[in-house]
Formats: sequence, C-alpha cells, structure tokens
Amino acid sequence: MAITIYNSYSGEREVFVPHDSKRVTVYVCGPTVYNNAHIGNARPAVVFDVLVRLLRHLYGSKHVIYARNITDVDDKINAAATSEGVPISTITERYIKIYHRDVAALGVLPPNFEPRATDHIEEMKLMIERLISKGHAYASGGHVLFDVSSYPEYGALSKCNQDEIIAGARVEVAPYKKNPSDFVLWKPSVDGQPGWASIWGVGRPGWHLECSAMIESHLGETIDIHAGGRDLLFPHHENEIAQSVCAHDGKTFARYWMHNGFVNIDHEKMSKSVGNITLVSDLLDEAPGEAIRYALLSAHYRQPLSWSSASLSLARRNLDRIYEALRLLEDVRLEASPIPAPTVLAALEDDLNTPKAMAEMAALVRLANTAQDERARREAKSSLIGSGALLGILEHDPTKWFAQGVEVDTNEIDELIEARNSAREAKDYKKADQIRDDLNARGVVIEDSNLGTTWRITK
RNA sequence: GGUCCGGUGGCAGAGUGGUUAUGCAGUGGAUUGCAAAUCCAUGUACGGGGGUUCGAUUCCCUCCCGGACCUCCA
Repeated sequence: MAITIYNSYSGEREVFVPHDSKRVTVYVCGPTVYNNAHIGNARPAVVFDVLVRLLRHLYGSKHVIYARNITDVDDKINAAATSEGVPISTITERYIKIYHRDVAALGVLPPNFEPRATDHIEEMKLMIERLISKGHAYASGGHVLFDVSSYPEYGALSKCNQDEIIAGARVEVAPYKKNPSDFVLWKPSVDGQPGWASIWGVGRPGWHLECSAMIESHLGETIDIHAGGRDLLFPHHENEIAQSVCAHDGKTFARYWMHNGFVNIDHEKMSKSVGNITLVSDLLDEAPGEAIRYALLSAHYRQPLSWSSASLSLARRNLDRIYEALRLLEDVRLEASPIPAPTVLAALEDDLNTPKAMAEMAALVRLANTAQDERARREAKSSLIGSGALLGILEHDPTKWFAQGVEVDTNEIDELIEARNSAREAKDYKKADQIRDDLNARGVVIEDSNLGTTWRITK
C-alpha cells in the first residue's frame, strides 16, 4: 500500500512515489523565533511529525531525511531585540530553547537537520549571484530583487496569475522594483540592524531565500515533500519555487506540497488583537503533552482545527480510554516489537487521515477490551502500541499516565485501597465506601477489576 | 475585486452515488455489595433551491453563510 498525498501544487490527491526510496527527503518550514510557541506553531510540528513517522515506518528510518528550519534573522526578531536592547541572538536563543522544549513535550521527534538562516548566509549570497548571472535577479538601490517576469511559471502554486496578484495588491510598490511582484532577495541593513557584508553592501537576506538555500545544501536541488502552514503558500512558497527553479535551470524544486490548516480558538481566528494567543507552555500546565498532541491530530491536517478547553479535555478523555485498555493488558508481555494495525496504517497512508486513524484506535480498544485468550490480548497490545507509535502517542506506562498531573502520595493511596479492600472483605461497606468517597473527593477514582483495584486521577 | 477551502446528528469530527464512521455526552440493559471501568443496544445528521441519476449528504449549477491568502510582513 502506498501513501496518498493531497498535493497543493496540483490541487489533487496523488500517490506518493519518492524520487529515491532509499533517500526520501522532507522539508518543513519551522518557526521564526521571536516569541513563545503557540498552538498554531505546534500544529505543523505535530502533523508533519506523524508524516515523518509514517515515512520512516514505510521506507526505513535510515532512508528518510527530514529537515525543519529555524528562521533566526527577521525584522520581528530585530524589533524584539531592539526593544530589549540585546543582540538578536539573545532573542533567538531564548525562543529556540522554548520551542524545543514545548515541541518535545508534544512528542515531536527532532528532525535530522534543523538549519538556521544565520548559518547559511554564504549559501544565500551564492544563490543570489547565480540568479543574477542567469538573468533572474537584479540589484537596485542596495536591494537585490527577484525578477518575476523572468519566470513565467510564477503563480503556479497559489493559482494566481500575475495580473490578478497585481490587481489585488494593497501595498504601495517600492520605487526600486521593476515589477510590483518582484520580491527581495537581499536588503540593506541600516541603523545597527543586523547585517552581513556582501558585494551589494551590508545587508541581510530576504525571508524566502533561506529555505531555498538550506534545502539545496542539506537535501539537494529537488526534494520529495515540502510542507508548512497554509499561510505560507503565498508568497513564501511561491517565491521559494521561483528562486530554486531558476537557480537550478528549471529543475523541479519540490515534488509534493503539503499545507496544514489553521488553529482557531473557540471558532475565532487566533490573533494578537483578539488576545487569544494560546501558548503551548500554558496548555502544558493544563494537560499532558500527549493529550495536546491527540487534540491536534483529532482533525484532518488540512481542515481548520477549532481549539477549546472542551476539545482538549475530550482528547484527554479519549486518550484515557486507550490507556485504560493498555492497563488492562499490563500483564501481557510482548515477545516481538509492536506492529501497527493495518487499519490505522491505511488511514494514515490516506493523506494522513488522523481522525480516521483515531476511529480505528477506538476499534482496537474495543478489540482489546473484549479479547478472551492470551493470543488475542497479545495481538491487541501489539496493535495498540505499534499504532500509537505511528501517531506518537501511548508512549507512557499506563499506571504512570493515570497518576500524573496531580500531587498525590501514591503510597498513601495504596494503603487506603488496601484498607478499603479489607473492609469490603469484612462486608463493612460503609467504611469501604467512605474511603472511596474520600479518595474521589481528592480526584482519585477507584476501579475494581479481576486484576485487582486500580486508580486514576481525574481532573 | 481575485484565488482557494469549508458548511455533517447535543458537541467534536471522518467518509461515501444505494449498506453502522468514530469518540464524547444522553438513554436502556449486562456486570458490580454499591460505584467506577468495561461490554451490549440505542438516535428521521449531512446549509437552501434546482439539476443529472433507478437512487445524492456524496456529482453539476445556483444561492446563502463562514474562513484563509492576495508581497517585502515572516
């Protein structure tokens, strides 16, 4: 079975065939590090983490090369640095750390490469020179601009022809441009703005250039999958295509384009003006990272995701149910490494249909909870854990999962449960129920089963 | 104005030209000392109007509603 991907470039679902199955290349546009990571930053990280997990499963982890960049030079970063009176590296280092911490808490595996713009200034300058020499770029007033008229295919990704783009332009055209659609490859740095020496003067790269340059140097001239947020489709990705294709004499830049939808907060766009920016770090105080991840995966990646406290608690509940099934299988020992269920695998292969995968997980849970013999129970456990690994969930021990989050003395709970069970044996139900009610009041729920009494935290 | 994407049962959210999505919540039952958990059962859902079709939530047209992007800002 092969993966099907909705390719934003063609606007159609396509069967994914890597250029070289021994070297599958994926690039995802990562964060611009000028503030805290919010839930909208987390979505592509999580979604494409699932993609990479799936690719590694199918092609072998050695054969998948995944790069996710960090934009560490940018005017927003400059503004933050200026207002704090510190060098930009102070800002970027701070927020890179936070991003790494937050995204790791969501079970996102580190990419093979995490290139930073400031480490690739030379590569970018070389690319500019190549574009100029091939007649695709020109220097003007300290700027270097990409000449859009030299690339007739411009607009193919965003499905906009140049006339339409110009007609809709709402920003004044800079005087140094030949054509309104031309975009900056290099811009001058003045008044202490961070800059690098170049033959065009001290300056810094245009935003789009870094991805083209870093993809070229880490992954090659043509990559298999290029992904990122939907907002990046135009102009960022459109411009990347123009730069890379022209620098490489018409060679295809990315063979498949994937774009994830936005996260809305309570059905409203997340924005500073509304004041509903939801930070990952705040959510981590409310719920385990895995629950946040589950919530992010509960809608299809191309659809808008409505985030709310209800969606998060629902995610947690659903995850609890799966962990409950795992806990009931705690006595089952797996002899081989876990294998994903074909149903879950098929769902993910179908354009990363994570909600369908979740539904299949629910079916596995029922299977696990009704399994009679040892073999069925072993298979159920293997499927659950193997499938969970593709989704990046179920990475905790069930008992620990249910104990996390609330300050409780586990020894005390065990003692109370023992006392309750003694009372039950003595048929002193009044006392037994009293103990249970007390624990309930503290957020500890008691569950009796054939395997004994277990407990979990509720919130 | 241009381009694109959506509108599914109380909520979340898949999918399909004719057969149960799934989960949560609700209801009934089993189990349990009682619970919890689990299991079983259960709901005239597919924005409005046309059309194509033996048959459309699923294809086409149209209308209404919502959202995204439309450049130097990343």
